[in-house]
Amino acid sequence: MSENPATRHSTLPSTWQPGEVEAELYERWVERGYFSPSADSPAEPFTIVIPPPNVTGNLHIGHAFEHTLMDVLTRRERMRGKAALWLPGMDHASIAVHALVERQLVEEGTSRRELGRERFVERVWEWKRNYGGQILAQMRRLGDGVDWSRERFTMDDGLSDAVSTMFKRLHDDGLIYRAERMVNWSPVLRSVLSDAEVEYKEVEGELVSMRYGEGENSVVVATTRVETMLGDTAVAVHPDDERYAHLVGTEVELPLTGRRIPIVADSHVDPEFGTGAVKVTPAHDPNDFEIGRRHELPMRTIMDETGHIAETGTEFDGMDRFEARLAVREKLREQGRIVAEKRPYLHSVGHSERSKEPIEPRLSLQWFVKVEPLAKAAGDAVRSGQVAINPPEMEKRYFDWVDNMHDWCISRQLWWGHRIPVWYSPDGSEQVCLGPGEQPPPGWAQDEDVLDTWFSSGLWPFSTLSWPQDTADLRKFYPTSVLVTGYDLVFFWVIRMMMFGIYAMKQPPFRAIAFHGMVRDGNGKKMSKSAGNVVDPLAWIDEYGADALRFTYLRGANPGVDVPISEEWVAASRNFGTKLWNATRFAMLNGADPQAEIDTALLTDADRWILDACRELVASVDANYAEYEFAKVSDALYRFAWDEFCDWYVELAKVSLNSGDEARAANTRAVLGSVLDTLLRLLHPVMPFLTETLWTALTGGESLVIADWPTVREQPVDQQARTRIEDFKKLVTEIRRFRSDQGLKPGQRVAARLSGLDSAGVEGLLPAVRTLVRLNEPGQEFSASAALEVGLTGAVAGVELDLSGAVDVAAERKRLEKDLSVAEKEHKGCEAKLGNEKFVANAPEDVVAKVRTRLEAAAADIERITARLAGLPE
RNA sequence: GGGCGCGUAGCUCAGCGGGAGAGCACUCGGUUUACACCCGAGCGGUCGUAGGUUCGAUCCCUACCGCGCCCA
Repeated sequence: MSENPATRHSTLPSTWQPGEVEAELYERWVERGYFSPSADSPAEPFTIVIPPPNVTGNLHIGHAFEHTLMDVLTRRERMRGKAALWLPGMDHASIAVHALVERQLVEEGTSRRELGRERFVERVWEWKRNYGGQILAQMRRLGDGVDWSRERFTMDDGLSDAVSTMFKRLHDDGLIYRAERMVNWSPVLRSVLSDAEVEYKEVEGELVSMRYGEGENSVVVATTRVETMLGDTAVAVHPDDERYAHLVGTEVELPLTGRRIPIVADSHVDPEFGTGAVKVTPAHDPNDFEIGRRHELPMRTIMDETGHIAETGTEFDGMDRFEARLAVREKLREQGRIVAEKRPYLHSVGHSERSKEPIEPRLSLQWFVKVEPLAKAAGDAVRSGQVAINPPEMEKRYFDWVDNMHDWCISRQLWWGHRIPVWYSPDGSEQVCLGPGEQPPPGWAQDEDVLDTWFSSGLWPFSTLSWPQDTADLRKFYPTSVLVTGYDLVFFWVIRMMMFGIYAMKQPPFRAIAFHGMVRDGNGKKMSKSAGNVVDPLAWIDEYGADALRFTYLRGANPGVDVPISEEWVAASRNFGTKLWNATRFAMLNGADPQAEIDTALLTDADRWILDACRELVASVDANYAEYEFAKVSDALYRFAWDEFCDWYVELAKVSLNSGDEARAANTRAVLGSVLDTLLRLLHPVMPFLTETLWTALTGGESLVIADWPTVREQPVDQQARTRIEDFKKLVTEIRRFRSDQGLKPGQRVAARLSGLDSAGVEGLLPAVRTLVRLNEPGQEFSASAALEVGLTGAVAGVELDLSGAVDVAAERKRLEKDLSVAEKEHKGCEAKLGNEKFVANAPEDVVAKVRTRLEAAAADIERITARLAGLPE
C-alpha cells in the first residue's frame, strides 16, 4: 500500500512465464488456508462437493473442464465474501480397481481366490497408496482451489460408517430387499451390473429360425442367441393368433434335450414379429422371465457365472456361450431343424460398460433398493422448484429417469468395496442387518457381496461433511449450493445423490444442478482413443499455462452444450493472457495507481466512457454467472479487455499522459489503475495465476484470492461521453480506412485539416484523433488533395488531407461506390417498410420512428456520397 | 421403434419476431515509445429445404432432409 507506484513496475518481468510461478503461487494459497473456510464463519456458506473422480483416474480433458467451472464458481463466491468450500475427494471405483488388481495378480501367476479376501483387500490398499489418486496432484496443476484439509475418500472409516448407517436405515424402512431377479450379468467380472452400467450397441449378429416339435404340431421360433434354447421351458404365442390356436396347451419336444415344453398363450407376444411364436427362456431373458412368472414356468439356468454352459446334461456343457452358439446351431442344422438364417442381422445388444463384453441376462439373488418413494421425492424436489436445473431443458431428461427408474441392484460380487452389512445365522435361516459398531452374534457370517460404488457416491454430499455425525461442518455447509456435472451423469450420481440426500437429510443435497456438455475436439468430434483425438490437458498446461486452458474452456461453456476445444484456441487464450500482461505492464510503467483518488471534475470523455463500460461489464458478468452462462462471461471480459480497454482506452490514455497537463495525467493514472484493478478481479476466477501476479504487482495487495469482488458502482451513466467516444471511434476508423485505401503506410504522417468536430461535440478529442491516425497540423503550404466526410451523431465531420498530389482516385471511387450501395440498400429497405400501410399501422411506434430515422440518415448519406463522387476527377 | 437436441461466414459457436455477430482461419499494409502471442484495414453468409402464421420470420408453427445424443 505504501509502495510508490512509480517503482512497482520493477517487480513485473517483461514476459509472463506461467510454468515458473504457477506451482509456487498455488502452494502459497494452500498454505495460507485461503481454500479452507471455517464452519464457524459468520459468512454465508457456498459449497460445492466435487463429483468424486475415480481413484484409478488421471485428469482428463473432461475433468479439467468440469473442474474449471467449479473452481470459477467457488473462487468468485469466495471473493463475494462467502464461506466458500469446494470439497475434494475420490470414490473407490469398486469394479475398476478390483479388475485392475485382479489383472496384476494374474500376471504374477496367482489369483484373488488364491490370495483370499483379506489379503486381496490389503493388496488393493497397497495399490491405492502407490498409484491411486494421481488426479489429486494434477488438480493442483490446474489451480483447483479445493480445501485439501477436508479431502475425502469413499472407503475411509467415516464414509464407510455412513454407508452402513444408510444401508441399515433403508433396510429397516423396507426400502432395501433381497430377491432373485433377472439381472445384467457380466461373465468377465463375474458380477452383476446396474442398468446404468450397461450400454447398448448395434451389432451384426444372426437371426436363426428353428423348428421345435414335429409335423403339424411343430412351431418355428427365431433367436439371435441360439444357445439359450437349451434353457427354454416354453413356447409362447399370442392368444388371438389363429395360426397357433390349436397348439396352445399342447407340448412340443425341445430339440437336443429330449425335454417336452408347453405352448402357452401370452398377450405380450407380438404376432407380427417373425412367425408369431417365441421361445421362452425365463432364466436368461428379461421378457421371458416375465412370461415365465405369469405362467409359472420352470426357470432353468444353463450357464455358470463365467458364461459357460453348465448343467444341461448335453454335450455343450463346458462350452463358452459364443462357442456354444455355433455348436448348437450346427447340431440343429444336422438334425434339419434350421429353417432360416438371416445374416448379418443388426440388433442391439447390452454390453458391460466396464469390461465391454455383452452382458448376459441372468437369474440371480441380489440386493435391491426399492427406488419408487425415493425417486418420487427426487422428482418432486425439482418439480416444486426446490432444486433448479440449468439449463431448464435438461429437466425433461431428469424426469424421464426419475419417473421410470427400475429398482436399483446394489450388490456386486466383488471384494473391493463396502461389504453388505448383513449377517446370516449358521443354518441360513435368519439374517440381521447391523449398523456401525454393532456386533453380529458369534458364528454368524457376513454377506459376501459388496455394494455398488454409486451407493456410496449417492451419500457424497453429506457423508463428506461427516454425516451421520452431527457436526458443525454438516450444519454449515449442507445443503450444497450447486452440483456441476455432465448431462451424461444425470442417472448416475445426480439422481442417487438426490434420493439419498432427501431421504437422509430431509432436504435435497444441492440448491441447483448445472449441467455442462461433453468436451469435443476442434471439429466437434467426440474424443476417443480409437479416433486418436484425445488430448492431455496437462500437456497444454505445460505449453500454454493453466490460465489459458481454463479460459478456453470457459469461452466454450454454453449451458448443457458440448464444448469443442483445440490447441489453437488454447493458444488464442494464451495470447489474451499476454495481452493483459502487456497492458498491465504499460499501465504500471506509466504509474497507474488504483488507490489514487479520482477527481470526477477532471474526467475526460474517455475516462467517463471506460468507467461506465467497466461498470456495465461488472453487471453483465454478474448476470451471466447467475445463469451459468460461462461463455458469455468470458466473451464479455475478452471484448472489454481487448477491444475497449486495450484498443481504445489505452491509446486515449497515452494522449492524456503526454498532454503535459499534470492534473489530467494524474487522473488518467488513477482511472487506468482503477479499471485494471476491476478487470483483474473479474478475471481472477478464470485466470487465477496471471491475475494474481499482475494484481499483487499493481496494487501491492496480499492476494487476489481473498480480495473483494467488484460491485456495481453507483455512478451516473454518462450517455454523452459514450456517444462522443462512439463518434470518435467512427471518425478514427473512417480515416484509417481512407488511409488504407489510399495506400498510406500506417506510420506515415500526413497533414490534415478537420472540420465540423465542434458541432459534433468532439472537438476535445481532436488531439487524440491526430495522434491515433497520424495527422499533422496543416502548415503554410497545406493543399488539400483528398477529402472525406464522416457522418457523426450530431454533424458531419470533414477531413481534408494533403497527400502531396498522389491520390488514388480509383480507390476512392471504389470505396465511395461501396458506401453508396450500402446506403441505397438501406434507403430502399426503409422506404419499402414505410410505404407499407399495414406496417405503419401495426408496428409499434418506436419501431416505425426508428425506421424513419434510418431512412433520413440513408438519404443524407446518399446525397453526400453522390456529391463527392460527382466531384472526383475523371 | 420412442424421446430430446442441433443444422447461421472456411472452422467452432453466439443471436432467436423489427438494421446478420464473435473468436480462429484467410487477404493486404505495418521497425506507431505495453504487446509481432502484436497493430491497422479488408474479404467472407439466399441463417438446412419446402410450406404456413404475421404488417414483418434466421427467430414462431408444420412437414421433410441431414447430424448427434438418450431410451427401448
